[in-house]
Amino acid sequence: MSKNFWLFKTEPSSYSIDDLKNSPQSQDTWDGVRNYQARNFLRDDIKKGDIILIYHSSCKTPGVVGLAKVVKEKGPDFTSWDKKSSYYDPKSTEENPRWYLVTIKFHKKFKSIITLEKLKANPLLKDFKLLKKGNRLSILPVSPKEFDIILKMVSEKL
DNA sequence: GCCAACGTTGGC
DNA sequence: GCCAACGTTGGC
Repeated sequence: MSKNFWLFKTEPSSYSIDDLKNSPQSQDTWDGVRNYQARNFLRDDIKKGDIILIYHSSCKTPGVVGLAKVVKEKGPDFTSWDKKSSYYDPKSTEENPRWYLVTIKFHKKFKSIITLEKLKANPLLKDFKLLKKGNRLSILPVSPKEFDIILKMVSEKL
């Protein structure tokens, strides 16, 4: 069973890579995903040990900001049961959860952001799902090749 | 704040 | 099962 790579989007104004880093033991649950395709990845495909690219969206400089690792596989997203949460979903129950989450651990923050602009400018990433027009998935698979290319862009900037 | 592109909902 | 209306995402 080989390791897989993923990209997780987050809005840094609500939850940034620093928030992850500053969590107890630098790890946290990735809750609040309310999209079925992303849910299916969380439920079925994302495994312990998989590597996550953390992406900041809806901010001044969108881009990949660092790495994290999956430390715990799927569990029910308990925020869906919390009436006070903005992620509350009355159709999700403890007996039959509709939404899932995984737990990830901070690994590293890049010295500089691999900006969306840079990603777009790299011809090797032409087929990267993140760059496809209208892409709105908050969790998406990254091929080993794409992962290598992006990491190389990091080292070039150090 | 705008708006295109998408996902979801609900009436039929 | 179709599809219009609506809500959300996310770059700009």
